[in-house]
Amino acid sequence: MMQPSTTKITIQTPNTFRFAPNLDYLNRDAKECMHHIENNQITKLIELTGQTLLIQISEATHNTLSIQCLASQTPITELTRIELINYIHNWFDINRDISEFYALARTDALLCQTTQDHYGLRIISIPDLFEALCWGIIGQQIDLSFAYTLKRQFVEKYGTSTVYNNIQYWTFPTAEKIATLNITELTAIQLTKRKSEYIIEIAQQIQSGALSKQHLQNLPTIAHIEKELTKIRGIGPWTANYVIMRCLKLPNAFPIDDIGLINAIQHAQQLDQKPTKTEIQQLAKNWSGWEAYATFYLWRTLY
DNA sequence: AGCCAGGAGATTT
DNA sequence: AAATCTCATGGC
Repeated sequence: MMQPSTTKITIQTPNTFRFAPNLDYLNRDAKECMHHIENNQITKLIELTGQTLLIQISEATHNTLSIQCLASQTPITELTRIELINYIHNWFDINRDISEFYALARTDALLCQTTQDHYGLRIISIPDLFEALCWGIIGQQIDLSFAYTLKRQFVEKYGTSTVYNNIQYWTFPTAEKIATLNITELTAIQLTKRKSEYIIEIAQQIQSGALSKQHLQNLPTIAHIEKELTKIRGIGPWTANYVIMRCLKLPNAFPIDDIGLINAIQHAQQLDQKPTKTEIQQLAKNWSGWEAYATFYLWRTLY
């Protein structure tokens, strides 16, 4: 019997990167359907250069990640190999020098502890713009648990999957597919009428080329990107900044209205009431340029 | 049962 | 034009 062909790739990580806290982050919710974690290995189905790849990521040595392609029918091309390395670097934000963030966190009352507790954590990105936007919209106004349920229903109805060793792996539904749906098809999986409208409209804009990651990335400042995104129905300041943080990866994105951020600050400072926006802006002065990282690390205090 | 959550759209200032 | 209401919806 033929062995499935595999390709193994090794990636070096900097000293300010650790595999464990990133693994913990990805493992934070059992209902997550976009990857699978078992035995300290992350397995995920991704699309790259037209190929569907099932990749498995583990820590080889202290500063080395090992990436394996499972179950590929044919050996991956050199181009795909390069794209895969890029994908991993981008996904885990490996190339970013976060020493400046750690330096400011050392003297920051809110960040000091969590940056120690989760030392080596990076903002894990959502590379696909459509996925990031959908996840933002799905997550509006509801608790995380229900948001994961909705995402799973959406993915399992409209995504594609591959089964490997009796585990089913999913890719996120494409804009192309969702652009053709009726609202009733999405309200059927418990999305609200409004959210269904937003998601279909966004899928259509992505499919037509009116909205793309490339276009947003070419805009000169975060303010321009935010303005462009909030023109779109369903995207307000919170969603725009969430997407700028998770997909476009600007470290100064700041979803300041985020209830998780508000709760994390309230809890850390033992406040009787939730901090106001002005109070959060005051605290965030010390995070200048690193608001997204500060937010991401503060979210980790909630678990 | 009533509160909560981002955003749109309307209304008021 | 900016601040303030109201609406829709499901989970807890």
